[in-house]
Amino acid sequence: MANSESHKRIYAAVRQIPRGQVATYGQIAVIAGYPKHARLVGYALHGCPRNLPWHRVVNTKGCISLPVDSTAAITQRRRLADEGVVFLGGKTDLSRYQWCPDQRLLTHPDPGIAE
DNA sequence: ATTATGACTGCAG
DNA sequence: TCTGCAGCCATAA
Repeated sequence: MANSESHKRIYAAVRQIPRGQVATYGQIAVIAGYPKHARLVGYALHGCPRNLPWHRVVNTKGCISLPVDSTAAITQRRRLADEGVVFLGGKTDLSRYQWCPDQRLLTHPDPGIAE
């Protein structure tokens, strides 16, 4: 990687995602300080540092951007499932699991809000 | 310096 | 609701 500066910020943003929740590439980009660089996030995550919770990052559709049959995608689904994030039709309900930075101080998002 | 590519996103059909 | 296309910009060659 050439510019670890941007990657560093992106990694830092990803590490802030609470367990059991997910964030979109665009969201991470904004938090990292690069509003229009959603794609850069994906590019950066390509580095896949082991200590990074990259599996909590999905696209705006709520699904994994990686090929369905890829090892990374399978790993991601399993890890999310382990954290309580349910996938329906290959997608997850963003309205329910998407991380809200402003709400990270709240006790906990209502789990049964829209059953 | 220029061109190609991508773990994206939003809008149009 | 779902699929396709253009726009986006850093990184790599």
